[in-house]
Amino acid sequence: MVSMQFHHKMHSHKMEFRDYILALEEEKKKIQVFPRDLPLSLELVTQAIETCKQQLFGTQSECSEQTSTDEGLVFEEFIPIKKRALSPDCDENDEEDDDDEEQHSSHKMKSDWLRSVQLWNPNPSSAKEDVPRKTNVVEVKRNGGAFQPFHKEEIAAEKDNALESDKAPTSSPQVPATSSTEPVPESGSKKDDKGQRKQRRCWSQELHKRFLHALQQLGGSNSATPKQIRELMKVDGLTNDEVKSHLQKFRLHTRRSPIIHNNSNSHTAPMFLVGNIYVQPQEYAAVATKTTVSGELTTVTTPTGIYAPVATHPSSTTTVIKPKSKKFELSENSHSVERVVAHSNSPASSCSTHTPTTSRC
DNA sequence: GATAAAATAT
DNA sequence: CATATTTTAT
Repeated sequence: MVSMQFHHKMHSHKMEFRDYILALEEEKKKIQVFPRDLPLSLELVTQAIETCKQQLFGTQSECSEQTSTDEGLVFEEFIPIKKRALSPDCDENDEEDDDDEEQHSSHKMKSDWLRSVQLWNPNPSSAKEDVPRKTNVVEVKRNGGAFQPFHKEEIAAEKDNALESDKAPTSSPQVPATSSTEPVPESGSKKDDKGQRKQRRCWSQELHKRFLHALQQLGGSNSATPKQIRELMKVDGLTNDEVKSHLQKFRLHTRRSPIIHNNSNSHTAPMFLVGNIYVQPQEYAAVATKTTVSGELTTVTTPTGIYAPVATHPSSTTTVIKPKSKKFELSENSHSVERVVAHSNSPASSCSTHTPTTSRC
């Protein structure tokens, strides 16, 4: 359906489309300067352009267009990794599920009790696990608005094109859960829940995608700040802290895995194996000059903006500073009892319905 | 039981 | 805002 509309729209605004394409190409040029930092954007724009062109000129196989840079695959350095095995699961919120064949076994069980709680996850379809429903193509995204026109079109384009091709067809409803609003789940229930630990926010792919997008617009994860990111994401209900936390994780994660886009082919720059990670010569040099001191990890930033964690050499493992063993000092401190508060497993009652906090991500 | 992810605390 | 720590879910 959407595609139809989309199509229709196109015809009626051919001119605008041309302009759009031009604009996109401009964008692409800019983005291409930082392929490493904006892989996703690049991908997005490229796809959009392609789609637009197809729309404009009918199905023309113009693969020619692709001005280079494909290596875009790298994006999402961190989502994809988690393979299905673990099954991230957090779909609800925007109920990703899209992930193609995801679902499977993972769901089922959880869905049961989960379903009831699911205030968010309006999408009934997901509920039924009939896998068959691929329906991946073009899902109507009922986002609560807050979307920019261009954006929408881009995404639409993506879907149409089935961009990802192979691996993650990521289709599906993106709905960033705008409405969701996890805090204070029910109006009905007592609001006095006070203090309740916040319901975990699940960073669905869509959400993360937005996050990345924002990041890109802000010039990388190191320069972006939570607030800015949040604003750019335009996802309502999303808090600064959440973004902050996610950003933190993201940074951590990215520095740890500098993307191994080893095209099998030993590029031009062979990597060194330092400690237990690979680093490029330049980076290594940088490290050397930096003369690390701590006995732990030293991160160096490379010219490209990528971080590489470097473990100080074992050889000179000088101070073996014990990591934080602060956990328990000697029992000297009698007052350290702290919040040992019994876990209150008290529930002798057979019903094991733990986690009163219906959460789950 | 280990670990990743999110929440919360500095 | 950045990091560190703690809690929670897998």
